[in-house]
Amino acid sequence: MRIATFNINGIKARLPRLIEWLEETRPSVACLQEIKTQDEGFPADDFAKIGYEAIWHGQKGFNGVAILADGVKPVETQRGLSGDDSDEQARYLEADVNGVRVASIYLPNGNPQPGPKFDYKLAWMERLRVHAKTLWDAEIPTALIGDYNVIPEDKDVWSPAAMANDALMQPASRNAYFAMLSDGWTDAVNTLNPRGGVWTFWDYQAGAWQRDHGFRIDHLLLSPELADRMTAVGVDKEYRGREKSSDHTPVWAEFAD
DNA sequence: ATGGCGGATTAGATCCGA
Repeated sequence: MRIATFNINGIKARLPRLIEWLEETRPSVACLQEIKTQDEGFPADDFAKIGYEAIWHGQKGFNGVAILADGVKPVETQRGLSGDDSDEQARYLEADVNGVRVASIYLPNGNPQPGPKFDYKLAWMERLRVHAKTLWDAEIPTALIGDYNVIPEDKDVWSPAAMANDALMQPASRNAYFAMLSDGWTDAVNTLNPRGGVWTFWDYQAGAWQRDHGFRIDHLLLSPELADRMTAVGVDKEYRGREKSSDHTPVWAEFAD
């Protein structure tokens, strides 16, 4: 079973690339972020044609998350995070697929910092941590995956100095991320690439892709029940170099049955 | 130190992202 996450940066603009990736790599489950569409605009029929069923949680213009599964409909277990009734941003969707609980996460960017957007990011991370503890207690194989918008350590960015003031690598952002790891969640990519140097995002600007100026912000956090079954992880880096690509790459982990 | 690129939106300038 392969579980993947992909911030696609617009499902309408990216649909041909997304279909291509699904057919070429055939993940069992794909969590998408930044679908940037309202619910009624979600192209479910296009996925059904190639054998994927989906659930989605969108809004107009930006944000939005979805979960696709190969040959089976994801059974929704949670839509949005509790803890702030005024929060209307579509950033969290969770479902059961073939005995595994999967969450598609689009964590707030938080720039500029300091400021209200950074405060929202940190509050959202605390809400995620609280919810993750209830998932932990259920003892179901669980994968919390998506665009966390956190560069965990300096080894996860091409230039720590260039990004020093960015919300993605502030101490408060990192502390909130490592709080979840201290709760027991396993960072799948880091576990199998402990020396770092693995990127999942390259900016469209300033020739970042051509210069390999990237960083790692798309993460797969695994419960022990799932981490014990992990056999491989990967980044589908080649897709970043194709025409009309997202600025993120797909990231995945493979599990024994 | 700045801007750059790209998607989306009552369509042309602006917000948002990272």
